Amino acid sequence: MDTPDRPRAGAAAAAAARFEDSPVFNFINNLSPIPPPKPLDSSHNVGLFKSSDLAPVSSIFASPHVNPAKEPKILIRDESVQLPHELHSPSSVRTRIGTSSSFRMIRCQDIVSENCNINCHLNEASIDSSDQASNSESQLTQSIQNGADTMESDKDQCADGKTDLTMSQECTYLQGMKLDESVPDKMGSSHSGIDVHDNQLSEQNNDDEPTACNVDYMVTHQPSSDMLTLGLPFGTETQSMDDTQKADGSYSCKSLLNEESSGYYIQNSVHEPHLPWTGAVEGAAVDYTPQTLPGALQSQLMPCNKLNEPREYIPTEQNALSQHLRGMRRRSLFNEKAGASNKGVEKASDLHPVNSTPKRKTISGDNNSKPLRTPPCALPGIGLHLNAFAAIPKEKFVHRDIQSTINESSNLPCPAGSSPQHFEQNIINDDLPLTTDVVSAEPSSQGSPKKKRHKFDNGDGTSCKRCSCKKSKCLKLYCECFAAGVYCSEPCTCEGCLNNQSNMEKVLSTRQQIESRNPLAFAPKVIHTSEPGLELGEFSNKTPASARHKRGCNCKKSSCLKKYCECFQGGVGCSISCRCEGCKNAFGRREGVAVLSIEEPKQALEEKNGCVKEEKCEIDKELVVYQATDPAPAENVLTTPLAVDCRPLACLPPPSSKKLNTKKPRSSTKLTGHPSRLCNSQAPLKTDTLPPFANYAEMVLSESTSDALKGNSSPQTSVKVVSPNKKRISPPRIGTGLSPICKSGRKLILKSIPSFPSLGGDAKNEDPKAKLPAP
DNA sequence: GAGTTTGAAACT
DNA sequence: CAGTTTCAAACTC
Repeated sequence: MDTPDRPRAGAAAAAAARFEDSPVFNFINNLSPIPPPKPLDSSHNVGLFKSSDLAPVSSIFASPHVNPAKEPKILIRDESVQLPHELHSPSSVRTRIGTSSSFRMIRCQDIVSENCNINCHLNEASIDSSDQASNSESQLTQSIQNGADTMESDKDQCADGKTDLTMSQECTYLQGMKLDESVPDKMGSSHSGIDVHDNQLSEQNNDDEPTACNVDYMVTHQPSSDMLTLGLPFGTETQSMDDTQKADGSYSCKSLLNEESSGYYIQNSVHEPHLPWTGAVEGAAVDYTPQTLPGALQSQLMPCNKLNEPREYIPTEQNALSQHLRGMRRRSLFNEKAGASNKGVEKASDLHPVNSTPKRKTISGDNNSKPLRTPPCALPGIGLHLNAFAAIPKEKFVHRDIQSTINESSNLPCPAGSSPQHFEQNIINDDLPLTTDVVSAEPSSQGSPKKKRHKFDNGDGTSCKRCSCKKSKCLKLYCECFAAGVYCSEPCTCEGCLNNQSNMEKVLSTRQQIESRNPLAFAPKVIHTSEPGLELGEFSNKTPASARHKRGCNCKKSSCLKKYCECFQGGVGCSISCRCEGCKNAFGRREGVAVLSIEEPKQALEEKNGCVKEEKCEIDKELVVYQATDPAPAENVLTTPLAVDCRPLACLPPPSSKKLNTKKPRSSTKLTGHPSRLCNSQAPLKTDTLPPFANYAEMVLSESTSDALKGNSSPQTSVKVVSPNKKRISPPRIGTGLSPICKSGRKLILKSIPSFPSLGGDAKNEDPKAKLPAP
């Protein structure tokens, strides 16, 4: 427990024997039980996260760092488990999945307490689920073996899927252990084998310190190993099981990773576009809780549907489970972002009292508790409902809360509007995590509606208030309520309001009208990075961080440093899609703009204080030069990898958003042409804005993980940009600066959000229906 | 709390 | 599609 992690030796007999015999094993054993040193060198991660802010993160990843390089070794594995040197790394937990000889190395990061918990849970779970586990294992093993057979031929393709499976299995298992014991059956069933192994391993490797699992390892190792070992996707029930597990596992992993190295996990998924699941899973991860959102929310969430889709594959029970897990994960995610709000999580995380990065805390603690409701919103006061909603996976909402609510009161014709009251009520009652802020306020609000209005208080005091429309009658996007798909309520100070149930038809029709005009009108303006799932999606590759922006801001005077700026408000960096001038968005500037506007020293100062800037591209450097005022520049770049948002730009303008492009011209005068735009570097990290950090960190991690994964396939890993995924990154411009930042930027992208296309598509296609079904 | 600023939304 | 107007939030005093 206390001691740092050590690799557990345990193993399937043969593999174990080999392993023990192996010099590596000896080496590992020789290694002190000492808690794994935080890897300084840690390849990817470390490089990325040097910034002080990141420090914690780096610490988290430290152990992993070493591992990544080694990961490839792990890959080797399946049947014969090869233990990477890395194993010696403090905590490595081996789990064998399925009877098949495949072993997995799971390294949980070091938090001792957590590890301890994990172990205990594992044991318990194994016990409880042993029966089921045996069955599940057999299935799994079969599937795995089958997969292995087939997969080996198609390693590349399958790799993703495999990794996911393995990851998911393990992760789920772990999560189940940590998060829910309540679900032991399922968990155990799927993972029971693992548990046993763990136990065995632990026994065998007494030397090993209490198992601390380095998530990083898990991610890195698993991918490779998994790829080899795990079977493929789909097809049989077993597959479904696997899938579900994958999904779950992925989530769980994320949660784990999120805290520490979520990035890795994500990346894996990303790397493996093959698996739709990954994306879905992550997206699910985003979900705070299974609780449902009102129709309006759904409408907004619609974009996320794709993410959810994967779940459908999963059996209902499993889905429920997965959802449950997801909820937990998400919580963790949010916690990270939410930071302060996350306290609840931390509590849960008692296991890791301190440092161990809160992330884990979230993982362990999340369990059913809704604690994490804190919205992903990085910025307080952001009117994120929409965003938050978007983050939430529809399925959860729909399936559980919404559907139930619908059944009860079939008022929810429309997403936003259908039955606004329902909508609100649902939110409140349901305790949606996302809406969390909103919701949190709301519960009380039920008592006093006005409070509801303050939905979005992030605690910072900045809160989104209800509308005070006078001329729009609350039937235009000007109206926050309407835009959010909510009926106006008491708190509102609007005049001539038509956004109420009595005018439902009108509301709906108006909504449709607006949507017809702009399918993304009701889509979240900014997708929170918190949504991992989206990132995972295939789109992730394509969607740069900028994709998060529905349209992108057009700020001119606010320099994207005020809430006037959608991007800033949403806690995201400006992207190519933005047409802002003099962008100084702390969350990530739009480089090109920066050059143009060299502006105010004050802002620069602000940036200095709050933001870490990094500029990937040379262009950026140039910009920096221009902005002599900004202190941040190059230094920051070097020092703080996190900050970076590279928005490659790729940017993918939202598919549907014609307008986006249209507006550019206006601002374009300045920068158009400037290549720099492509690269959005700088993700300044405001100390205040922790959420972003979490996001960024995660992002970074994810990338690093991806790299690691890549590395797995090919041993070296460390930092390279080139990953298959990288295609997304590809933007040549960045090229010069492949600096870690760029990587991080990708990461951001990944995490950040589902590509708009999905949103747009969903929104267009589904939203209308979902939202406005009733009409 | 009133007034100003701001940028998105809506309109032409 | 581009430009202008309208609008309500954000901000300042």
